Amino acid sequence: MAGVGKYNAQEVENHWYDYWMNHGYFHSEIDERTPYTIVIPPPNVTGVLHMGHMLNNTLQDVLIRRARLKGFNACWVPGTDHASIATEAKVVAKLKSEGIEKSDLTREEFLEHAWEWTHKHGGIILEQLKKLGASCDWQRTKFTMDPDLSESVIQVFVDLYRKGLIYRGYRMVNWDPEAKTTLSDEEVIHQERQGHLYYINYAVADSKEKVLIATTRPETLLGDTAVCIHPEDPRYTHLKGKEVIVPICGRKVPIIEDTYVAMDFGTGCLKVTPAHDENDKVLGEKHQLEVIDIFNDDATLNEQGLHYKGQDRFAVRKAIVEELKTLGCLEKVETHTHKVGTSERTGAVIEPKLSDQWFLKMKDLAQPALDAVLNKEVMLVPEKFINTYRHWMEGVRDWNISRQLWWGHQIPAYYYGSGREDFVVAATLEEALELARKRSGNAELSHEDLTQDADALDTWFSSWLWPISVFDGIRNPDNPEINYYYPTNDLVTAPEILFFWVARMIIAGYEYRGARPFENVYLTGIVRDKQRRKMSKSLGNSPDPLDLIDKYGADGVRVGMLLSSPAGNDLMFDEDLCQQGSSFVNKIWNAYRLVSGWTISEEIPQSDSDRKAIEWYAQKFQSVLGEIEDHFSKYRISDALMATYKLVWDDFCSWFLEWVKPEYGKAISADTYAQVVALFEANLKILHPFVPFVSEEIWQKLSVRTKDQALIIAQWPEINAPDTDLIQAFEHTKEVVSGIRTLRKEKNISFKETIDLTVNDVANLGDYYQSAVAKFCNVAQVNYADVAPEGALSFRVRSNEYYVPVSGYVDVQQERKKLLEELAYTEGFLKSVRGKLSNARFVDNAPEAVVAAERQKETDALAKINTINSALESLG
RNA sequence: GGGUCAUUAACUCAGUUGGUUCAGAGUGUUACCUUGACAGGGUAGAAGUCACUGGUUCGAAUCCAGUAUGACCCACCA
Repeated sequence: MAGVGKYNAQEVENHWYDYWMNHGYFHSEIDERTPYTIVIPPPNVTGVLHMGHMLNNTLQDVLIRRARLKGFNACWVPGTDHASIATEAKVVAKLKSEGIEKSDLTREEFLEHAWEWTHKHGGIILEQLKKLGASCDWQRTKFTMDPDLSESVIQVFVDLYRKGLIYRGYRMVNWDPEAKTTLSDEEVIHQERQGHLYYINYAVADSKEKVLIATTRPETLLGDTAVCIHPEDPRYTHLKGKEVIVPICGRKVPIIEDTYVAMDFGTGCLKVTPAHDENDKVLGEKHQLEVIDIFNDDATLNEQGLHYKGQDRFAVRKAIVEELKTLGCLEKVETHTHKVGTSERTGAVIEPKLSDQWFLKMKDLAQPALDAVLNKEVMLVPEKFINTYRHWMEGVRDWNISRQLWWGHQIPAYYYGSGREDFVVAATLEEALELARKRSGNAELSHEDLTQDADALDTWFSSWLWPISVFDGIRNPDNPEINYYYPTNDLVTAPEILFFWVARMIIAGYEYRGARPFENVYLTGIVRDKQRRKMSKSLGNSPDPLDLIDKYGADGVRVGMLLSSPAGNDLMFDEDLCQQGSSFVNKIWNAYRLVSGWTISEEIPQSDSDRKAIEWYAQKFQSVLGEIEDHFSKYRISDALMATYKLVWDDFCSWFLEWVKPEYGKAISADTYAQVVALFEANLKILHPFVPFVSEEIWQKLSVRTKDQALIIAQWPEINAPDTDLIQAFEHTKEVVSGIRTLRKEKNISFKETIDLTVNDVANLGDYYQSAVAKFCNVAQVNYADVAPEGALSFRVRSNEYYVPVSGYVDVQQERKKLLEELAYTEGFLKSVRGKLSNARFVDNAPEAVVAAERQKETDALAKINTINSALESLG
């Protein structure tokens, strides 16, 4: 056997990826075919591939390759996201390590560093995706800060502003003191923390009385501007209208009354700090309280912090508690668990802060996007996410879209005066100037008089346009590409960004295209380790995907990822799965090695046995193909893979190839060979989405192909209804084979010893699969007999009795025992069936088919009892 | 505090509208086989009180109620 050696994944994978790239198979242009489009969830431009990406992109590649084979014009648009806050944080850290502070730089200087960083690290992740086999249309690679995409973002901002949906407001926002920027509500993670509830006495002005207040944040008392009680709280009636003295700063503040206060929590008396708490702010507005901000942007205290000025909030908390103790104001301290908001990006504890920010009104925009999901115009897979989605959309709040960052799209608002409203919003400076002149009535205004808003837009304000902007559908809403590729078909992403991204894309889709951005959203789970911990860099429990690919091959890793990834459920990743994947690849490869080693002869006519094997496998293939289609239609990708896996491993390799395999040293009929190869090729087609490399390799080795005949662009097998009778008949044969194998094993009859087989009913085994029995079990002859031959081993398949007359192996006692056991079981079964059938309520209520099935069982059981009795008799 | 989902073999999961001999798969495991594709192989086997308790039904892993455990999402009680 010449030539074909062990499989070398690395070599094969590099070779075929280059080949696919060089021949442009991944590239899509508009043509007469129906498009099938996926836009990649753009990873952070400077990110590196992690297991989540791996899962995500493997799924997308499976879908896109399958679509390509099914004759769609498959287009998978890759790209990256500028990831405003994440990237800026990395650049700031990098500069810091070089001794440069961001505050020392101008915006332009900083952006230069950021671009340099982006060019250096950007796109690494896309190169990594290529190792995985991702068949993205790389010519279409986009970046959210490409000039055209940036223009689209600005255009949308201006448009929404003019529609009155974007506004500037002085609001309580989530402040990340580490990144020194605001965050949207979605970027705040609430974590349960063990804290304390401090009970502090405030002195009542002009009296000896004290009032006890409970708080988790004693340091904010420096910003207190009132104390609030419930108007109907009998404990505090005498305090109405009085004032109290805030400890340490000695500020005299009013006691106000509001039903907002819960009488049953703490002491029923609340300190009000309008600058540092959302609810207090509401109270402050209602009661016209003074607002005293005590923090700097980095959450150290400002001059309002008195002698604590310049110190960090948490240090101050400790110090203030000590001071209160010294002053005798601290009554007691209780432990208290409560939820603390932290930054999704930096982990810093969020500080509620009042400031001027830009907001997008969401309520009206969200309505069509909510309807679309509820009426399944956009399908969420799995459907359980529909509820989550609805809940969020119904309660959606205005979106804070401004960030105090430099890396990103700068807000196109221009200030021309000192008033709060002295600004205009425009896509270009020229346009802004014109508008500013008009608004101010000052025709003398020049460029120098305009100052652009310093803030950048939230990253998601650009990615929510992604499915549209990658086809330039914002700037040129009528261009052929957007009309052809949009709406896209499937989106594959993580549920974590359902609100951040998916919901907002749907909103943008209806607002800017009047149509859904995609038909289906496949939400993957989180990749976890064996201990169910989320895989993360910080835990160090995440294998490097590229190491895995080195070790198991990309095909092996793809199979490993897909073997256990039901939509929306977490994936318990175990490296053994990749091992299983690579074993599968090896199995496919060895099937090829076998076939390639055969000597082909034109002289040999096709045997009856070969013909039957081919007939059977063709039908079996059809039957499994149908299952695979069904699984894909329900996005059950693991199941589709497992069906393919079993078809190839068990049916194709273990049954079919063993069946047609010529005896050692003999040649195979040329006709048979050609048909075996054709069936092998059909297998390769359905394998290709899962294991693109090994399938292409074998495909190209089975015969010489031109570039138009590559597997990647082959035609998916035609789907026909299988002949189920034929498949059933062979299932019966398999059981007979299995029965004989068991007998051989029990009686220790060597496979080399030829045996005969006697059947009591021709109908089921028939002569059709005699050849299979002969081939698999070394059976020389099959005979038919109505009654059991004397002194034979026996077994039963369904209602048939099979006998193997082998002298010297039959232990009469043991045979009898076995038969009696089987008889007892069958009689017991018959009894239970008859029990059901004699139950009038069952016969009356159960569907006809079910009753008929029971009657059939009864008949079968009776027949079986007869054959067993006959066998017992023959034993004597 | 509100909500969603899960709980089936040692592990990871199927089990479609309740109905084939009171549950299947892959992996793992056990025994045996294996110098002609593959030990990353083959054959055969063992392994489950379908979380628990009730209920509906002729019949429940499947439907209903409750309990327990776990996961996730949302939420401004100091």
